[in-house]
Amino acid sequence: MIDIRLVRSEPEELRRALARKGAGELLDDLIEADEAWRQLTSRVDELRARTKLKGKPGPEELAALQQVKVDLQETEAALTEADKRRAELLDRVPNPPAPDVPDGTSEEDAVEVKRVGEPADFAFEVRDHVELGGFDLERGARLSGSRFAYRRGAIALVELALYRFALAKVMDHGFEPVLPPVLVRAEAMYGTGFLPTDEVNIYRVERDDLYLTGTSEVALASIHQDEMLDGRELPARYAGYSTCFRREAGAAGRETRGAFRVHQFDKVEMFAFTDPELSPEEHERILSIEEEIVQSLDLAYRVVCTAAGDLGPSAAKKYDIEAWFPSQERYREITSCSNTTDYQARRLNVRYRREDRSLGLVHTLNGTAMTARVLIALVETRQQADGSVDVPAVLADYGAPQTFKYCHQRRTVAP
RNA sequence: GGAGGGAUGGCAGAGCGGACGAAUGCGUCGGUCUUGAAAACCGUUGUGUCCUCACGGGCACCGUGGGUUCGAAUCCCACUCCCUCCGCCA
Repeated sequence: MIDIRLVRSEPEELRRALARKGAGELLDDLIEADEAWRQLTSRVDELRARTKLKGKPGPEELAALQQVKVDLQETEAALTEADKRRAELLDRVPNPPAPDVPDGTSEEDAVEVKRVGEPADFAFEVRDHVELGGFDLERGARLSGSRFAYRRGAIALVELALYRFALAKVMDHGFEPVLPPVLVRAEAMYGTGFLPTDEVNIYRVERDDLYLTGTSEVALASIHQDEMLDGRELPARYAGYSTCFRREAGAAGRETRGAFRVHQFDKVEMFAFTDPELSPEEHERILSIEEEIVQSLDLAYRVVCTAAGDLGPSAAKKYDIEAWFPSQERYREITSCSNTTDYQARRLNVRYRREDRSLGLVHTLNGTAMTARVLIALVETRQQADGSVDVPAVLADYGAPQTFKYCHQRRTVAP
């Protein structure tokens, strides 16, 4: 949610920023709805003030009060309507982009910030992760439909090692490990900005009116809902490991091969609550932790800053790390980190007490420490001529084999 | 799944339908005392929203949503969550 006071005090400036996200008209509607709401509010307040009295009323007074009651009912009904319209708009207006975010509306408009490492040069024909083995997609599809994958054997161990490795890394940087619920109430989805805008991409369990989270960001942001944090204890940093569920509604037919885009994957997510002044600094810090992790796995990557119009509703600014995928011969997103400023904090009502006892909204930030996509980049990057894969030594401590090769045994016999 | 009990300020915990935004304790912050601190004592201390340049004022908020009433923390209904017991299951 944006700051309604800013809407009233700086409408032109805010409109320019929101127009970059394509939400200029939405703001105009909000301004109008807010004005109507304010007028009705003061009328209701005035009527209510008249009903206040000390002790019992006399008979004449009572008659007057009964009339006030009728007027109040009418005005309150109008206010309820006005409030509903205003709240709906307030729910939909996105967080304005930060000034240093590039213009544009699509992935192609992102600005490259830096490029690290050289894409591997293979002297043999490159296999993709499906050909290298361990991803059982046919059986995944038979079980659950397309975009579901079993990971089997060595791959399962490497993947788990990646999560455990990333968790250890972020713990070194002060993040508390958290295993969060993945089934949450609508409130948490609204609070984090996934509802109402992103509704089509969310799995819903209708019978119990719960939603499956597409990232542990939802549960981590909500960890301090309605709380007042001690300013001296900020930043509060959490690292969630969870399975993530996404309907991928807009992506029908796209990238159907392999496990690159699936409905269910696992992720280690960093999440921070900070003093508002320090969130840009924390954002850079989270990015640098992501880079540290990617670098320690020897992946070639680049960092891009997402264009304003391509940002989600909550994000004011977002960096993605894109790793080189040898089979696709291009850089693809493997991590993403956003500064959501006070947008989620206002919706979730997460505040902090300053030294001078005053209260303020915190800023929240999130970033990917590890996902299954890293596993794909890793196996493709470290494949050998014979189809085996050389696993980075840093993962050995976390249970990964040093090397592995799949022989495509299907454990079935001819009919 | 069944039977009870509960939800009030940062926390704990009182609260006859009107004087209750709400006792009290702890905590907070300020002060006295002290070389300094602790203890003690005195004082202070909710949040949101609207109007106002400001001083200040109005309104709302006692789990959530409805209802009764001129008037609800208080009475009624529904829901959510927590606790205890019983049953069932991992």
